[in-house]
Amino acid sequence: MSSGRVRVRFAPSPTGMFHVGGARSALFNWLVARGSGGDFVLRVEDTDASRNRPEWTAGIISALDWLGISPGGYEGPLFQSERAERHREAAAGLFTAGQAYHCDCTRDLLAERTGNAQRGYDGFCRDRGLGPGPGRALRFRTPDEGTTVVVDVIRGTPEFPNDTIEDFVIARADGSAVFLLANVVDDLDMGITHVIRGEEHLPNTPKQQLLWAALGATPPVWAHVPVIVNEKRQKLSKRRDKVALESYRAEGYLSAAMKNYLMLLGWAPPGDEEIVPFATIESTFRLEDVKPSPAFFDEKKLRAFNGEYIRAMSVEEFMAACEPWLTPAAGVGQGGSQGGGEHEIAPPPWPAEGFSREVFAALAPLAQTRVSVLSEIVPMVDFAFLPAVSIDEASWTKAMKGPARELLRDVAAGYESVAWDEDSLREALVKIGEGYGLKLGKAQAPVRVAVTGRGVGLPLFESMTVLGREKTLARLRQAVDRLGTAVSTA
RNA sequence: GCCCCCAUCGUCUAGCGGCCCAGGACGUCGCCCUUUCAAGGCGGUAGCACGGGUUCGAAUCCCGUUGGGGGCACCA
Repeated sequence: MSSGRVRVRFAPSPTGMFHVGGARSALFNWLVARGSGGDFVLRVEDTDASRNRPEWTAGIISALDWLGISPGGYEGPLFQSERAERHREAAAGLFTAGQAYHCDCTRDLLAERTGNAQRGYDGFCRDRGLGPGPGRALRFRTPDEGTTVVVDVIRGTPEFPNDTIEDFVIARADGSAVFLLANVVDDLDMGITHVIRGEEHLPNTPKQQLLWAALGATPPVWAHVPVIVNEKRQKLSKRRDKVALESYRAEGYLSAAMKNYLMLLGWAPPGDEEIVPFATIESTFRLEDVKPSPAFFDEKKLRAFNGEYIRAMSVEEFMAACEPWLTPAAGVGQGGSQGGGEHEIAPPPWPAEGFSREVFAALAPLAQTRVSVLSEIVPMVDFAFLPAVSIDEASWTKAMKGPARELLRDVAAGYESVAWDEDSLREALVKIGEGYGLKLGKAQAPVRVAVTGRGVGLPLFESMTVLGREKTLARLRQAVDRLGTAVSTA
């Protein structure tokens, strides 16, 4: 097994989505393994058979792959469920060694004795000499005196008085081991040297450390990374927060940006630069430098980072990155996650035939500085691919004021013969606008809404150049018609 | 209730006894640029939770207070 060589593990339980906190833990583990030339083991903790599906595992592998932790680069996946026998043996061994005892106390009984509340187990069955049997769980006998000191790379040496550590359950009545034990047995058997996991596991650590000792082994190096919290400073939860890595991916967050941002939660690269290549992170990351305090997951900052990463791409890279959001086929079947539609890339609103790569190529450079997440590309270019403009009503009412109808009528007329290039289109509009006492900033508004359907978007004249004279004129006339039949301007 | 953890701008952080009347980033505000919106440029705003120590000297060390958080399942 291990002899000086670092071995870390990432041990997620399959839940159907990949938590951003898990992503960060995986990254930390990965970095430690890479930085020391050690091993990274993926172990799926699927002990709870009740909620567990094979696809979930595919989702985990896919998410890790997206983060740059690819199959082949690590050991596994190993499945905890496949080691159930080994776990039972360990539990039985602890029993025969007199370090664990059977207990038939029900929750209600315990509550009655201890005065309900959450008090932990009172040790009632310690000396009853019960053997295994139905309804009898196996509890580990914890010491009554002394202190268990946990040595943690990023939190120092938390001390737990042993008399506050209850005799906890290590195996269910059916003999199967629970997390606390299974986790330790696996880490031990797999030669794990560093356990790097979320802070929520810190209270479990003294118990597990006792187990390591009872099993006759030396505990690993512990490192409990701070939790990631929401704006209310609570641990990010699946229930109330957006925690699925897949949903960020579906929105168009770049893996590189996500990794970079995640690493900044609790750690910072040396120097003043926050946006740094992953290679730099790999060469400078040290577990000892991780801050022990919780960090807020600030999506605004993530967005800003993502925007920077997008702008740093070449146009070709940008176009390729947008592909999944532009063509229906490419958007399907991403990742291994299923079910939740918000974890999938939404198909574009236009028919496949409507899309033109040439047109997109012309628009892409204009869009690149305007999107923070890739999915934003869709509403930005849809006017060019949709057979008919879809008008945003709020933009319409805001723009179609004053002499909008007359202005649009004049523009439609003028654009029939003007040379179809940006400068000519602009000059023509400037001139027409002047006739109504409108500067270009004002005059372009109704035209923009008529042609693109929205009040904000890509540069107008470039957009029209790409759209072509026919479609542009049709949309302008359509707007004029609508204004003519609607409320008269007064 | 019990155990444990945490504490620098709104947020993420740099700082590990003098280099700090605290630096960067996101946000925010203002200006410039400008066909909308962005992007870009320039500038501003804002912080060492509080109280005691230790020390010639504390954001940095110690103690306490307060405030947050995590955990207390025959879940993981």
